[in-house]
Amino acid sequence: MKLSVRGEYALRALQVLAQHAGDAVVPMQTIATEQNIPRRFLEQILHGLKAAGVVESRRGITGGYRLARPASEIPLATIIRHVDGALAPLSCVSHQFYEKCSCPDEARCALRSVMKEVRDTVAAMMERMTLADLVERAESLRARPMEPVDFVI
Amino acid sequence: MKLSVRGEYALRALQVLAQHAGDAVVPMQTIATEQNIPRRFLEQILHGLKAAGVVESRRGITGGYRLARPASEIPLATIIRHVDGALAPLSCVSHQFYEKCSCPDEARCALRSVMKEVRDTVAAMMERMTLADLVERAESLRARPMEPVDFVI
DNA sequence: TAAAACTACACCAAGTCAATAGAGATTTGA
DNA sequence: TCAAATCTCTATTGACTTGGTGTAGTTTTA
Repeated sequence: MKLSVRGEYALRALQVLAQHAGDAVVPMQTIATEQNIPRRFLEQILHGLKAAGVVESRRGITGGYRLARPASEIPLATIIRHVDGALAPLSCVSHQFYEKCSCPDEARCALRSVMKEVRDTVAAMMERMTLADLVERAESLRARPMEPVDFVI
Repeated sequence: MKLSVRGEYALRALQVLAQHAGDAVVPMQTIATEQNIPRRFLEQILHGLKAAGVVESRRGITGGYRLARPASEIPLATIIRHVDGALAPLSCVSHQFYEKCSCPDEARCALRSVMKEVRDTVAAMMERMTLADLVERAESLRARPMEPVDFVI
């Protein structure tokens, strides 16, 4: 049920791009440093996201990456699907990555029925949440004072 | 975000045991045949579930497996955690399999905050749903007539 | 024209996954 | 007692995935 490191890096990198929404482009090195992601690995990931149409790039010394659309129009679901594939716990309940499973009658498979609910719930959450929400949340977390528990010795 | 085949087999196998709740034990071969699971692979899985205290076994020619507790007291979460590990998309939001992640300040990590909500939602669903519910659902699906869409040529 | 950035593709080590193998230990019925 | 059917335990295997490097470019601008 886990996100891969690749998926996590992708989300973190895109959060950075969303935060620098004003700038023309953000150089890859900036993202790598800010999020502590191996530069060459990040390269691969961003390259993939460009092929997927999520980001745009500019080459040369003033080059870098930026979001291809406003952050508010890029749901986390889109990113995860491009990098890690299905959101569903079983591929037989996935919409975008459906694969027939081994049970004789999908329509009457209890496990499938349960996992479909899980998929629908997770997918709804991930579709609703966009990169803009991620930035907004980062800001409100930054503003918020330390949790009381953190003051305990 | 996927369940492994191992996890799927475990859930299917335990559903069978829950369905045969009256019987003393169910031989492994019966489960393997009923759910089309490779016998030797199932062996490993059930062995693990026994070590985890989920099932009990009996050896010899009249041997087999049965649930160690009533089906209504075995949530799907327990099984998945034993077989596949964390339910959380990031290990830094896992309760049972927590691992520190690379970000500098967990308390203010936006991604972590979002993924924590996903984890809590999924965990709640999986905790609430037990093997007894799975059996019940299987019965209601068996009773239900074909979906209208299935009649379309 | 050199530096800094992106592009493209190949490669690799380590680990995981799904499954199989083999040699037992138990239990019961004949 | 013995044979058959079952669980027990540990190893191993082959394919694939994951996370990450390497090398050799191309593009752009100071």
